[in-house]
Amino acid sequence: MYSIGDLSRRTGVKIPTIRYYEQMGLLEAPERSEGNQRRYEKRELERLAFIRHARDLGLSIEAIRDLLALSRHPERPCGEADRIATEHLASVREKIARLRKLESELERIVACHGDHTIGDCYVIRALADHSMCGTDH
Amino acid sequence: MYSIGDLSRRTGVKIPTIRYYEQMGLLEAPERSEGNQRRYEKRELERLAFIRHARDLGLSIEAIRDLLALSRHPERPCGEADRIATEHLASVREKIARLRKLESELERIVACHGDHTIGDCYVIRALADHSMCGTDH
DNA sequence: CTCATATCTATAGTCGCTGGAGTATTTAGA
DNA sequence: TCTAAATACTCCAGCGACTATAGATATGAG
Repeated sequence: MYSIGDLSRRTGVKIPTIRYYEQMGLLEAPERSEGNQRRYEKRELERLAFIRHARDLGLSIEAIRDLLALSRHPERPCGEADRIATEHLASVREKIARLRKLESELERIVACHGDHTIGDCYVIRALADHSMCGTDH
Repeated sequence: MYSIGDLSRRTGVKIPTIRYYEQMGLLEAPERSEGNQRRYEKRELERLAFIRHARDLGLSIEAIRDLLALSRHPERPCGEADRIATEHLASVREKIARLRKLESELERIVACHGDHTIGDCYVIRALADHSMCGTDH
């Protein structure tokens, strides 16, 4: 039996976050001690580790809920789980692409090295005038 | 003179967002019509375009407030503006690095192509078992 | 038994918007 | 000039994924 603090230490998920996951339906309401404190089994520790890992990968609470529901039916085909992960991969790739554009624009903006005044600062001018941009964000 | 709707159309910033920026102190409270509607000058249109651009680049409201404050003192040295942009560039680069790790892990996870059951699905197993990861997130 | 530590619930705050309700104003056409 | 449509007003609630606080209660070691 683990207390909520044990779970927190073992998974690196903060205590209020564990309670939040319970509220969101990712973790089932666990048994309670005489004095109403949460008491978890190993199964729930593993489940929380799963959630943690999926969150680290950036999956939404919603997506994780779906994956957890799927994992309760090991006999079904896994196309759906594959779809969730594949879609997420696509969105990660999109984010990377967008951030790369920002990176290159910021690089150009930052090329001015601060040894003059605001009046002719490239950072300020570039932000004021969108037409100075190379890309099409 | 522009109405709030004109500003919105010309900058692509939604009307409630413009009011929000005013509340957050990025835009000054503009003049009002007889009937209490906001009426903007060209200056404010330009200022909103600046804000929009900076937000597109991912700068926080806080950072933008600082840049706007700086731009009101064109005689000062611009080291501070440079610092804000440079710091932001660093954080964009960090995000890209993190996302690339996720990308490669998701690629490995997704390699299973959905033609079997949940019980032996690599997506589900990989999420449950962190030790299957190559990287150290 | 005492006391420090841990946990409980409920609620509010974070960021950057976004949307709705209900009311008032502006503007274009008949 | 009148009316109807479009626009704008304020205020407040909600999003996602937590995080933090307050004030009360429970647990475990000495």
